[in-house]
Amino acid sequence: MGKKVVVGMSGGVDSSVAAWLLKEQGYDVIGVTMQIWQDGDVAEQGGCCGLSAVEDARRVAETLEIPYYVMNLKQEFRSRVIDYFAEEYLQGRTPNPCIACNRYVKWEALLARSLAMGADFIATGHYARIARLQDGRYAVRRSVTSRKDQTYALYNLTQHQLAHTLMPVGEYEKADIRRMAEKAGLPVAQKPDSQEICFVPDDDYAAFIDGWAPGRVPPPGNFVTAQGRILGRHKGITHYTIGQRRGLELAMGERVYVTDIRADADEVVIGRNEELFTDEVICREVNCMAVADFDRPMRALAKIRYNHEGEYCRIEKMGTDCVRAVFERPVRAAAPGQAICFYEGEYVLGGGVIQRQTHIPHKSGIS
RNA sequence: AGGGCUAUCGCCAAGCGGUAAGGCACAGCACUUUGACUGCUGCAGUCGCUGGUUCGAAUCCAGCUAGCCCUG
Repeated sequence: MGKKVVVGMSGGVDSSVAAWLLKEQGYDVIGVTMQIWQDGDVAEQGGCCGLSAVEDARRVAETLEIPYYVMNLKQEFRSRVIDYFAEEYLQGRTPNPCIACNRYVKWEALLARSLAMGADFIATGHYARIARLQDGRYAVRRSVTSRKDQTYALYNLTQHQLAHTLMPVGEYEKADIRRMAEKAGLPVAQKPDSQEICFVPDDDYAAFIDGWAPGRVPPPGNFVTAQGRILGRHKGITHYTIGQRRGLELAMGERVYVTDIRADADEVVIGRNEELFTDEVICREVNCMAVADFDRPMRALAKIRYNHEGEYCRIEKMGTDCVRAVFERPVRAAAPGQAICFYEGEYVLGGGVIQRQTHIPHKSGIS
Protein backbone atom coordinates (compact mmCIF):
# COMPACT_ATOMS: atom_id res chain seq x y z
CA MET A 1 0.00 0.00 0.00
CA GLY A 2 1.22 3.47 -0.76
CA LYS A 3 1.25 6.48 1.47
CA LYS A 4 -2.04 7.27 3.05
CA VAL A 5 -3.73 10.53 2.09
CA VAL A 6 -6.97 12.10 3.24
CA VAL A 7 -8.61 14.11 0.49
CA GLY A 8 -10.89 16.93 1.50
CA MET A 9 -13.83 16.44 -0.81
CA SER A 10 -16.25 19.29 -1.33
CA GLY A 11 -18.38 17.46 -3.80
CA GLY A 12 -17.05 19.62 -6.60
CA VAL A 13 -15.14 18.59 -9.70
CA ASP A 14 -11.73 19.72 -8.55
CA SER A 15 -11.50 17.85 -5.28
CA SER A 16 -13.12 14.82 -6.87
CA VAL A 17 -10.47 14.71 -9.56
CA ALA A 18 -7.83 15.27 -6.90
CA ALA A 19 -8.96 12.07 -5.23
CA TRP A 20 -8.99 10.24 -8.53
CA LEU A 21 -5.51 11.45 -9.47
CA LEU A 22 -4.03 10.40 -6.16
CA LYS A 23 -5.57 7.00 -6.40
CA GLU A 24 -4.14 6.66 -9.91
CA GLN A 25 -0.78 7.65 -8.49
CA GLY A 26 -0.90 4.78 -6.08
CA TYR A 27 -1.85 6.51 -2.87
CA ASP A 28 -4.05 4.91 -0.28
CA VAL A 29 -6.86 7.44 -0.57
CA ILE A 30 -9.53 8.26 1.98
CA GLY A 31 -12.26 10.72 1.14
CA VAL A 32 -13.45 13.15 3.77
CA THR A 33 -16.00 15.93 3.69
CA MET A 34 -15.85 18.52 6.38
CA GLN A 35 -19.16 19.37 7.84
CA ILE A 36 -18.63 22.98 8.71
CA TRP A 37 -21.97 24.65 8.65
CA GLN A 38 -25.57 23.84 9.31
CA ASP A 39 -26.84 22.15 6.24
CA GLY A 40 -30.31 22.49 4.93
CA ASP A 41 -30.80 26.22 5.16
CA VAL A 42 -27.89 26.82 2.89
CA ALA A 43 -28.62 25.77 -0.63
CA GLU A 44 -26.23 23.65 -2.64
CA GLN A 45 -23.07 24.79 -4.34
CA GLY A 46 -21.82 26.72 -1.36
CA GLY A 47 -18.25 27.85 -1.92
CA CYS A 48 -15.15 25.76 -1.76
CA CYS A 49 -16.54 24.08 1.29
CA GLY A 50 -19.83 22.95 -0.14
CA LEU A 51 -22.50 21.60 2.12
CA SER A 52 -24.94 19.66 0.07
CA ALA A 53 -21.50 18.48 -0.77
CA VAL A 54 -21.81 15.32 1.24
CA GLU A 55 -24.14 13.65 -1.16
CA ASP A 56 -22.03 14.36 -4.21
CA ALA A 57 -18.79 13.55 -2.46
CA ARG A 58 -20.14 10.24 -1.25
CA ARG A 59 -21.14 9.25 -4.75
CA VAL A 60 -17.72 10.16 -6.04
CA ALA A 61 -16.09 8.11 -3.30
CA GLU A 62 -18.25 5.17 -4.23
CA THR A 63 -17.30 5.53 -7.85
CA LEU A 64 -13.64 5.59 -6.91
CA GLU A 65 -14.15 2.80 -4.41
CA ILE A 66 -12.40 4.61 -1.60
CA PRO A 67 -13.38 4.86 2.07
CA TYR A 68 -15.40 7.96 2.80
CA TYR A 69 -16.15 9.84 5.99
CA VAL A 70 -17.77 13.03 7.09
CA MET A 71 -15.91 14.98 9.74
CA ASN A 72 -17.73 17.36 11.99
CA LEU A 73 -15.69 20.53 12.05
CA LYS A 74 -18.54 22.89 12.83
CA GLN A 75 -17.00 24.02 16.09
CA GLU A 76 -13.69 24.95 14.50
CA PHE A 77 -15.38 26.58 11.58
CA ARG A 78 -17.62 28.60 13.81
CA SER A 79 -14.90 29.99 16.00
CA ARG A 80 -12.08 30.40 13.51
CA VAL A 81 -14.02 31.49 10.48
CA ILE A 82 -17.48 32.82 11.21
CA ASP A 83 -16.73 34.51 14.51
CA TYR A 84 -13.59 36.01 13.04
CA PHE A 85 -15.52 37.14 9.99
CA ALA A 86 -18.21 38.83 12.07
CA GLU A 87 -15.79 40.43 14.53
CA GLU A 88 -13.80 41.97 11.74
CA TYR A 89 -16.83 43.50 10.13
CA LEU A 90 -18.09 44.80 13.48
CA GLN A 91 -14.82 46.69 13.69
CA GLY A 92 -15.13 48.14 10.25
CA ARG A 93 -12.56 45.86 8.70
CA THR A 94 -12.83 43.60 5.68
CA PRO A 95 -11.92 39.98 6.41
CA ASN A 96 -11.13 37.15 4.05
CA PRO A 97 -12.81 34.08 5.57
CA CYS A 98 -11.48 31.65 2.98
CA ILE A 99 -7.93 32.26 4.11
CA ALA A 100 -8.85 31.71 7.73
CA CYS A 101 -10.75 28.58 6.80
CA ASN A 102 -7.74 27.20 4.94
CA ARG A 103 -5.26 27.87 7.67
CA TYR A 104 -7.28 26.93 10.70
CA VAL A 105 -9.95 24.53 9.59
CA LYS A 106 -8.66 22.67 6.59
CA TRP A 107 -4.98 22.73 7.46
CA GLU A 108 -5.16 22.65 11.21
CA ALA A 109 -8.18 20.72 12.30
CA LEU A 110 -8.47 18.48 9.29
CA LEU A 111 -4.74 17.83 9.11
CA ALA A 112 -4.48 17.03 12.80
CA ARG A 113 -7.30 14.57 12.65
CA SER A 114 -5.96 13.02 9.49
CA LEU A 115 -2.51 12.53 10.95
CA ALA A 116 -4.13 11.09 14.03
CA MET A 117 -5.81 8.48 11.96
CA GLY A 118 -2.55 7.47 10.41
CA ALA A 119 -2.49 9.54 7.25
CA ASP A 120 0.72 10.93 5.82
CA PHE A 121 -0.91 13.77 3.92
CA ILE A 122 -4.07 15.65 3.34
CA ALA A 123 -4.96 16.80 -0.14
CA THR A 124 -7.38 19.28 -1.65
CA GLY A 125 -8.55 20.34 -5.07
CA HIS A 126 -6.91 23.74 -4.97
CA TYR A 127 -5.32 25.16 -8.07
CA ALA A 128 -1.84 25.45 -6.63
CA ARG A 129 1.29 23.38 -6.29
CA ILE A 130 3.40 22.50 -3.29
CA ALA A 131 7.11 22.83 -3.83
CA ARG A 132 10.16 21.84 -1.80
CA LEU A 133 12.87 24.43 -2.19
CA GLN A 134 16.64 24.04 -2.31
CA ASP A 135 17.02 24.98 1.31
CA GLY A 136 14.43 22.51 2.38
CA ARG A 137 11.62 24.95 2.92
CA TYR A 138 8.21 24.37 1.47
CA ALA A 139 6.27 26.91 -0.54
CA VAL A 140 3.10 27.13 -2.49
CA ARG A 141 3.69 27.53 -6.21
CA ARG A 142 1.33 28.97 -8.76
CA SER A 143 -0.87 26.54 -10.60
CA VAL A 144 -0.46 25.65 -14.23
CA THR A 145 -3.81 27.29 -14.88
CA SER A 146 -2.84 30.83 -14.05
CA ARG A 147 -6.40 31.86 -14.61
CA LYS A 148 -7.62 29.73 -11.72
CA ASP A 149 -4.60 30.09 -9.50
CA GLN A 150 -5.54 29.96 -5.82
CA THR A 151 -2.18 30.46 -4.19
CA TYR A 152 -3.26 33.79 -2.76
CA ALA A 153 -5.66 32.06 -0.40
CA LEU A 154 -2.96 29.69 0.76
CA TYR A 155 -0.20 32.07 1.79
CA ASN A 156 -0.89 31.49 5.45
CA LEU A 157 -0.04 27.81 5.64
CA THR A 158 2.84 26.74 7.87
CA GLN A 159 5.86 24.67 6.95
CA HIS A 160 4.51 21.73 8.88
CA GLN A 161 1.19 21.94 7.09
CA LEU A 162 2.81 22.20 3.68
CA ALA A 163 5.04 19.24 4.41
CA HIS A 164 1.94 17.12 4.73
CA THR A 165 -0.03 18.48 1.82
CA LEU A 166 -0.68 17.37 -1.75
CA MET A 167 -2.44 19.46 -4.38
CA PRO A 168 -2.51 17.35 -7.52
CA VAL A 169 -4.96 19.58 -9.38
CA GLY A 170 -2.47 22.41 -9.61
CA GLU A 171 -0.53 20.53 -12.26
CA TYR A 172 -3.36 20.71 -14.75
CA GLU A 173 -5.50 23.04 -16.77
CA LYS A 174 -9.09 23.45 -15.74
CA ALA A 175 -10.23 21.89 -18.99
CA ASP A 176 -8.08 18.86 -18.30
CA ILE A 177 -9.67 18.45 -14.91
CA ARG A 178 -13.14 18.37 -16.41
CA ARG A 179 -11.94 15.95 -19.05
CA MET A 180 -10.46 13.63 -16.44
CA ALA A 181 -13.65 13.80 -14.43
CA GLU A 182 -15.58 12.68 -17.50
CA LYS A 183 -13.10 9.94 -18.28
CA ALA A 184 -13.18 8.68 -14.71
CA GLY A 185 -16.95 8.68 -14.83
CA LEU A 186 -17.28 11.02 -11.89
CA PRO A 187 -20.88 12.12 -11.39
CA VAL A 188 -19.86 15.72 -10.77
CA ALA A 189 -17.99 16.30 -14.01
CA GLN A 190 -20.46 18.91 -15.14
CA LYS A 191 -21.03 20.57 -11.82
CA PRO A 192 -20.58 24.33 -12.10
CA ASP A 193 -17.73 26.07 -10.31
CA SER A 194 -18.61 27.46 -6.96
CA GLN A 195 -18.20 30.96 -5.67
CA GLU A 196 -19.13 33.29 -2.86
CA ILE A 197 -18.67 32.72 0.80
CA CYS A 198 -20.20 29.40 1.67
CA PHE A 199 -21.94 30.51 4.83
CA VAL A 200 -23.53 33.64 3.35
CA PRO A 201 -25.21 32.18 0.28
CA ASP A 202 -27.37 35.20 -0.47
CA ASP A 203 -24.32 37.42 -0.44
CA ASP A 204 -25.85 39.76 2.12
CA TYR A 205 -23.02 40.07 4.64
CA ALA A 206 -24.55 42.84 6.68
CA ALA A 207 -27.75 40.89 7.18
CA PHE A 208 -25.76 37.83 8.14
CA ILE A 209 -23.87 39.78 10.79
CA ASP A 210 -27.09 41.28 12.10
CA GLY A 211 -28.26 37.77 12.74
CA TRP A 212 -24.96 36.50 14.06
CA ALA A 213 -24.20 39.25 16.55
CA PRO A 214 -27.56 40.78 17.44
CA GLY A 215 -27.25 43.78 19.71
CA ARG A 216 -23.64 44.38 18.82
CA VAL A 217 -24.12 45.74 15.36
CA PRO A 218 -22.82 49.29 14.90
CA PRO A 219 -25.65 51.83 14.46
CA PRO A 220 -26.30 54.02 11.43
CA GLY A 221 -24.05 57.03 11.16
CA ASN A 222 -22.92 59.75 8.83
CA PHE A 223 -21.34 59.70 5.44
CA VAL A 224 -18.72 62.44 5.59
CA THR A 225 -16.10 63.94 3.34
CA ALA A 226 -12.47 63.87 4.33
CA GLN A 227 -12.97 67.46 5.48
CA GLY A 228 -15.81 66.46 7.72
CA ARG A 229 -18.82 67.72 5.79
CA ILE A 230 -21.83 65.49 6.35
CA LEU A 231 -23.24 64.07 3.13
CA GLY A 232 -25.96 61.84 4.48
CA ARG A 233 -26.76 58.84 6.64
CA HIS A 234 -25.47 55.32 6.21
CA LYS A 235 -26.85 52.01 7.40
CA GLY A 236 -24.04 51.11 9.76
CA ILE A 237 -20.38 50.43 9.04
CA THR A 238 -20.87 46.71 8.53
CA HIS A 239 -22.53 47.54 5.23
CA TYR A 240 -19.39 49.03 3.73
CA THR A 241 -15.86 48.29 2.69
CA ILE A 242 -13.11 50.50 1.35
CA GLY A 243 -13.36 51.09 -2.36
CA GLN A 244 -17.10 50.41 -2.48
CA ARG A 245 -19.29 52.52 -4.75
CA ARG A 246 -22.56 50.68 -5.13
CA GLY A 247 -25.22 50.84 -2.50
CA LEU A 248 -24.20 54.18 -1.06
CA GLU A 249 -27.32 55.88 -2.38
CA LEU A 250 -25.42 59.13 -2.64
CA ALA A 251 -26.26 61.04 -5.81
CA MET A 252 -23.23 63.28 -5.90
CA GLY A 253 -23.31 63.80 -9.62
CA GLU A 254 -20.11 61.81 -9.96
CA ARG A 255 -19.05 58.38 -8.82
CA VAL A 256 -17.95 58.39 -5.22
CA TYR A 257 -16.43 55.68 -3.10
CA VAL A 258 -15.85 54.68 0.49
CA THR A 259 -12.32 55.85 1.24
CA ASP A 260 -12.22 55.10 4.93
CA ILE A 261 -14.29 53.67 7.76
CA ARG A 262 -14.03 55.31 11.17
CA ALA A 263 -15.41 52.66 13.44
CA ASP A 264 -14.97 54.71 16.60
CA ALA A 265 -17.20 57.48 15.25
CA ASP A 266 -19.43 55.30 13.10
CA GLU A 267 -18.45 57.45 10.16
CA VAL A 268 -17.97 56.33 6.60
CA VAL A 269 -15.70 58.64 4.63
CA ILE A 270 -16.57 59.34 1.03
CA GLY A 271 -14.27 60.51 -1.71
CA ARG A 272 -13.14 60.23 -5.30
CA ASN A 273 -11.59 57.19 -6.89
CA GLU A 274 -8.17 58.88 -7.01
CA GLU A 275 -8.20 59.07 -3.25
CA LEU A 276 -8.24 55.30 -2.93
CA PHE A 277 -4.71 54.80 -4.11
CA THR A 278 -1.85 54.16 -1.77
CA ASP A 279 1.77 53.23 -2.26
CA GLU A 280 2.42 51.97 1.22
CA VAL A 281 0.69 49.18 3.08
CA ILE A 282 1.56 47.96 6.54
CA CYS A 283 0.69 44.40 7.42
CA ARG A 284 0.77 42.22 10.47
CA GLU A 285 0.48 38.55 11.31
CA VAL A 286 3.05 37.90 8.64
CA ASN A 287 3.59 34.31 7.61
CA CYS A 288 6.85 33.40 5.97
CA MET A 289 6.75 30.72 3.36
CA ALA A 290 9.43 30.56 0.68
CA VAL A 291 11.67 32.74 2.81
CA ALA A 292 12.48 32.18 6.46
CA ASP A 293 12.30 35.85 7.25
CA PHE A 294 11.80 39.26 5.69
CA ASP A 295 14.67 40.77 7.63
CA ARG A 296 16.40 41.99 4.51
CA PRO A 297 14.50 44.28 2.13
CA MET A 298 13.42 42.55 -1.04
CA ARG A 299 11.43 43.24 -4.15
CA ALA A 300 8.34 41.16 -4.76
CA LEU A 301 5.06 41.10 -6.59
CA ALA A 302 2.19 41.63 -4.19
CA LYS A 303 -1.48 40.86 -4.50
CA ILE A 304 -3.80 42.74 -2.17
CA ARG A 305 -6.96 40.82 -3.04
CA TYR A 306 -7.85 37.51 -4.59
CA ASN A 307 -8.42 38.91 -8.03
CA HIS A 308 -5.50 41.27 -8.25
CA GLU A 309 -3.02 41.17 -11.07
CA GLY A 310 -0.36 42.12 -8.57
CA GLU A 311 1.99 45.06 -8.24
CA TYR A 312 5.70 45.19 -7.46
CA CYS A 313 6.79 46.47 -4.11
CA ARG A 314 9.70 46.58 -1.73
CA ILE A 315 9.16 44.63 1.45
CA GLU A 316 10.72 46.06 4.60
CA LYS A 317 10.53 44.44 7.98
CA MET A 318 9.14 46.67 10.70
CA GLY A 319 9.01 44.32 13.61
CA THR A 320 8.00 40.84 14.62
CA ASP A 321 5.35 39.62 12.23
CA CYS A 322 5.07 43.09 10.76
CA VAL A 323 6.28 44.40 7.43
CA ARG A 324 5.75 47.38 5.21
CA ALA A 325 5.22 47.10 1.48
CA VAL A 326 6.18 50.13 -0.58
CA PHE A 327 4.70 49.85 -4.04
CA GLU A 328 6.34 50.92 -7.26
CA ARG A 329 2.96 51.99 -8.55
CA PRO A 330 0.04 52.84 -6.24
CA VAL A 331 -2.53 50.15 -5.57
CA ARG A 332 -6.24 50.78 -5.21
CA ALA A 333 -8.45 50.13 -2.20
CA ALA A 334 -6.18 48.18 0.09
CA ALA A 335 -8.63 47.39 2.86
CA PRO A 336 -7.57 46.68 6.45
CA GLY A 337 -8.34 43.05 7.15
CA GLN A 338 -7.66 41.88 3.62
CA ALA A 339 -4.64 39.75 2.95
CA ILE A 340 -1.53 40.74 1.05
CA CYS A 341 0.39 37.94 -0.57
CA PHE A 342 3.98 38.28 -1.81
CA TYR A 343 5.40 36.42 -4.76
CA GLU A 344 8.77 35.88 -6.28
CA GLY A 345 8.24 34.31 -9.63
CA GLU A 346 5.83 31.43 -9.20
CA TYR A 347 6.46 31.02 -5.51
CA VAL A 348 4.69 32.51 -2.55
CA LEU A 349 7.18 34.24 -0.31
CA GLY A 350 4.66 34.81 2.40
CA GLY A 351 1.99 37.28 3.28
CA GLY A 352 0.08 39.04 6.00
CA VAL A 353 -3.01 40.95 6.95
CA ILE A 354 -3.31 44.54 5.83
CA GLN A 355 -3.32 46.69 8.93
CA ARG A 356 -3.54 50.08 7.36
CA GLN A 357 -2.72 51.94 4.24
CA THR A 358 -1.03 55.26 4.01
CA HIS A 359 -3.12 57.38 1.74
CA ILE A 360 -1.34 59.44 -0.80
CA PRO A 361 -2.18 63.07 -0.09
CA HIS A 362 -4.66 64.19 -2.68
CA LYS A 363 -5.94 67.67 -3.15
CA SER A 364 -8.78 66.81 -5.47
CA GLY A 365 -11.05 65.26 -2.88
CA ILE A 366 -14.69 66.19 -2.81
CA SER A 367 -15.40 69.05 -0.47
C1' A B 1 -49.41 91.85 0.11
C1' G B 2 -44.87 96.16 -4.98
C1' G B 3 -40.99 94.07 -8.29
C1' G B 4 -37.85 90.11 -10.29
C1' C B 5 -36.41 84.94 -11.07
C1' U B 6 -37.32 79.74 -11.34
C1' A B 7 -40.40 75.35 -12.13
C1' U B 8 -37.89 68.90 -17.22
C1' C B 9 -36.76 61.17 -14.19
C1' G B 10 -35.24 59.91 -6.86
C1' C B 11 -30.80 64.10 -7.23
C1' C B 12 -28.17 67.40 -10.73
C1' A B 13 -29.04 69.02 -15.58
C1' A B 14 -29.37 69.75 -21.43
C1' G B 15 -33.19 71.72 -24.36
C1' C B 16 -34.52 78.34 -26.96
C1' G B 17 -41.12 75.88 -32.13
C1' G B 18 -40.31 70.16 -35.04
C1' U B 19 -41.71 65.64 -32.10
C1' A B 20 -37.50 64.67 -24.12
C1' A B 21 -29.23 64.64 -24.11
C1' G B 22 -26.13 63.40 -20.27
C1' G B 23 -24.21 62.55 -15.22
C1' C B 24 -25.32 60.53 -10.36
C1' A B 25 -28.51 57.24 -7.81
C1' C B 26 -31.25 52.75 -8.44
C1' A B 27 -32.34 47.62 -10.64
C1' G B 28 -30.93 43.20 -13.31
C1' C B 29 -27.05 40.53 -15.65
C1' A B 30 -21.82 39.42 -16.55
C1' C B 31 -17.02 38.92 -14.20
C1' U B 32 -15.36 36.33 -9.30
C1' U B 33 -13.73 29.83 -4.69
C1' U B 34 -13.00 36.75 0.00
C1' G B 35 -14.70 42.26 0.25
C1' A B 36 -14.50 45.53 -3.65
C1' C B 37 -13.74 47.43 -8.43
C1' U B 38 -15.20 47.05 -13.56
C1' G B 39 -18.40 46.02 -17.79
C1' C B 40 -23.30 45.43 -20.11
C1' U B 41 -28.54 46.33 -20.11
C1' G B 42 -32.72 48.89 -18.14
C1' C B 43 -34.68 53.42 -16.08
C1' A B 44 -39.49 60.58 -18.12
C1' G B 45 -45.27 58.15 -23.64
C1' U B 46 -43.75 63.26 -20.87
C1' C B 47 -41.56 68.46 -19.31
C1' G B 48 -45.80 72.41 -11.96
C1' C B 49 -51.30 73.11 -13.37
C1' U B 50 -55.16 75.18 -16.78
C1' G B 51 -56.24 77.36 -21.14
C1' G B 52 -54.51 79.76 -25.83
C1' U B 53 -51.39 80.63 -30.51
C1' U B 54 -49.48 77.07 -34.27
C1' C B 55 -49.62 71.97 -39.24
C1' G B 56 -46.70 71.11 -34.84
C1' A B 57 -44.98 73.55 -28.07
C1' A B 58 -40.99 71.30 -22.71
C1' U B 59 -39.88 75.35 -25.88
C1' C B 60 -44.42 81.37 -27.62
C1' C B 61 -48.80 83.90 -24.81
C1' A B 62 -52.31 84.31 -20.48
C1' G B 63 -53.97 82.88 -15.79
C1' C B 64 -53.15 79.88 -11.55
C1' U B 65 -49.94 77.29 -8.00
C1' A B 66 -45.18 76.58 -5.55
C1' G B 67 -40.20 78.00 -4.29
C1' C B 68 -36.26 81.68 -4.24
C1' C B 69 -34.52 86.82 -4.27
C1' C B 70 -35.06 92.11 -3.81
C1' U B 71 -38.18 96.30 -2.10
C1' G B 72 -41.45 97.61 1.73
